[in-house]
Amino acid sequence: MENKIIDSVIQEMEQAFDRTAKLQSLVELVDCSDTEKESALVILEEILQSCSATRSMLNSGGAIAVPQRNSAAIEIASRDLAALHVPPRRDPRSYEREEITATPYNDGYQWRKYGEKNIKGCTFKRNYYRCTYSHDQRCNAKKLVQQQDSGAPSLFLVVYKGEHTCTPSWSSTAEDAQLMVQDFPTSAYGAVMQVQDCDEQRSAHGTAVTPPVEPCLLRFDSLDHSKRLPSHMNSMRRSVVEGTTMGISSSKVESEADSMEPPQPSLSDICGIYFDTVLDEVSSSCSVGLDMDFLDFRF
DNA sequence: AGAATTTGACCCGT
DNA sequence: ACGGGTCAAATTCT
Repeated sequence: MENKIIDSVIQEMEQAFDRTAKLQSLVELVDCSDTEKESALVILEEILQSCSATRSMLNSGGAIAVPQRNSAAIEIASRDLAALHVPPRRDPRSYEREEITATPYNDGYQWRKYGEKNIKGCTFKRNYYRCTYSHDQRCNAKKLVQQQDSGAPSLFLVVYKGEHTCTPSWSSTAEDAQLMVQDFPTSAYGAVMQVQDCDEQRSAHGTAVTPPVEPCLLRFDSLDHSKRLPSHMNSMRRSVVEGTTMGISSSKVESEADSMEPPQPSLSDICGIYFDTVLDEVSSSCSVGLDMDFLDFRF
């Protein structure tokens, strides 16, 4: 049982490694400044090193470190850990995780800033946030955001402390979700796209995951954005909703910008998208920011 | 007017 | 004493 799980993890790591290598070759072709390209390649190199290290540890039967992330992937990882009889970390006060992201504000929760500090040796101030519902629902989740000194586009270290005990945002109303999404600044990598429900195809998709997966129709607001999608699709974590069908065909992807045909993501590329906001009650369409965080690809 | 942010002061651990 | 985290009054925003 354990070997089977470890084999699956190794397989996932191999895929992550391959996809990162592909992304690395794509980055080299992207038309951007040398500084930006160098920063991206440094990060990609670090990811590849992490993949290699993890693979080596798994192959040698070493300790398994599963990063805690706010996504369905965590649920999958948590289940696997449970199968390995590893006691989960349950004290909300001791919960802590870090991540580097270009979009530190778009994590699906609402935060209230309560302080900022100049940190010795850092160019940028460190900002402190607590959950908006820290008082109403006695939620003790906090996070701090620290913009990194180097790197273009801007990267932020985000440290989460304490788990949310409040009602998560993806169980809020569709109107709330739409407003929230519109308030977020678009990622430096991101695009703004139109997302529409495809009610008639909803019955086609299978396994439910949390947050709920909803079939959708992607429509790009510019050709430039649509061009960037396929490569990002290749790099996203498809295993998040493995076995789930989005009920969407690539023929429905269309450009509104001009008559040129955008590159068409394949159906397999589309599979794996999930939403952490509820779109059930969106009558026609809503604009969303596309977060290109490599491991947490989400809307 | 209430909510959210800003910012100097305070507290605590090292 | 210093650095980092939090508090709370003042200020700004909606």
